[in-house]
Amino acid sequence: MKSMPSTSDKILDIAQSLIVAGGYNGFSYADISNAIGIRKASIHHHFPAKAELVAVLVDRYTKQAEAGLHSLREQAASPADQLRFYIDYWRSCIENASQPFCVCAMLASEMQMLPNEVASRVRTHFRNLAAWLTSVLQAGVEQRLFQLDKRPEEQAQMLMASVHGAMLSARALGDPGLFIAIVGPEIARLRVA
Amino acid sequence: MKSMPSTSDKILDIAQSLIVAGGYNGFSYADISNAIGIRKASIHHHFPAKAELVAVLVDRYTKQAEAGLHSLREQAASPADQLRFYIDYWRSCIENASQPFCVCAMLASEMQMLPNEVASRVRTHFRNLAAWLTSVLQAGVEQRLFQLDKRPEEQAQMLMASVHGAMLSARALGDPGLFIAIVGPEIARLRVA
DNA sequence: TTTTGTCTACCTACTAGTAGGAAGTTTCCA
DNA sequence: TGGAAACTTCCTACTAGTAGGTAGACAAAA
Repeated sequence: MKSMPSTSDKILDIAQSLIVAGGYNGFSYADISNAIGIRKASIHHHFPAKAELVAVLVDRYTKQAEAGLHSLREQAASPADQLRFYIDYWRSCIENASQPFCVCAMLASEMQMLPNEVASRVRTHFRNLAAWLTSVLQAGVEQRLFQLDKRPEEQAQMLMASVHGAMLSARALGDPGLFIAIVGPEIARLRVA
Repeated sequence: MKSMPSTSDKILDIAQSLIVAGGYNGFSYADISNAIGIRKASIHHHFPAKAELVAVLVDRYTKQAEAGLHSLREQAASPADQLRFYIDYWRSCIENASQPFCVCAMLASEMQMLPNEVASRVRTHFRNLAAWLTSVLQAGVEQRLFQLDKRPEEQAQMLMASVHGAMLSARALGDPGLFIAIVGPEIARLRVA
């Protein structure tokens, strides 16, 4: 019953993994062409320009993330579990190397030279993630599960930075376990003693 | 009395600011050529290959950072001040946009497709920085200025991640003030109440 | 006189992107 | 229901421009 992914989805999938590896300037239509066995011109049929391809890709990523985070809020029992599942998602992505970095974090580092249509979408993802973390922390405070030093918005920014910084350190030092070694204590500290 | 910087220093300076803006694949010899008014071939005279240029650049950066951090340890009164000066250095770099990102953090994000000679040097910088932070935290604990939840090495990794993640968020959201808003509370928390 | 730094001129490989056409599929209507 | 028009997807073949890099000439300095 599982339907074959469409060509444009395959293009986006490959492009995404190439961006995660090397950023916006780190991949070309030729790379995608080789990876999925289709001509460059055919990729241009689906996505006329590179900036457009990446803009669509980031839109898709943002929507998937929004959906995932939203369903986490519905399913996970407590705010503490929601946070745990969130970081556990990244822990496994990094440890099995399936997606060892966030696409938007990657693109954010190149912000200064990204086409506008891409840059604005990356900002949107950052705002969405910060908002989600804020709401989880807020709920945790209300349920007396968390005790925060700062306002939930600030604490959410601190947590988001920790997650992205931990991804970077894990990558820089080639040590996947470093991610959870950094983020784990950071969320543990939020809990009421 | 100030001596004019040599051509190769000018090349490295421009290359560094270009890498900070767009990473390893985000600049070319032609960009440097335009920026300092010298032909591409002349740049190849100083740095035969791009990988070599960037390797030298990272070596220089690492040495400058080592020297700066070392003199901070000598000059600053207490470990708390050392930490404060360190993050204040980055705060001003980001706020006046002179160097809104760490070269090695930038390159670390592209780790997977960096030439080996560059990747190994980026790892070295990360190890050096982690070691410096560890020693500062350690000294702070011994002087009863800091009270850490975790071992100094782990706390240092957490702090380094926070710094890099804060740079990324500041850049992604186009808000230079976000850097200190994230890192400030993080170091404040280390102090003994 | 050798070394250093710069130049012009060039190379090959690759970049994003285009033109035009060959199949197959869908739509629409007499 | 048949068939023409329209659309989709892919192709080959191409463009202009840029990538990193090289060869060799020239001038000034050591």
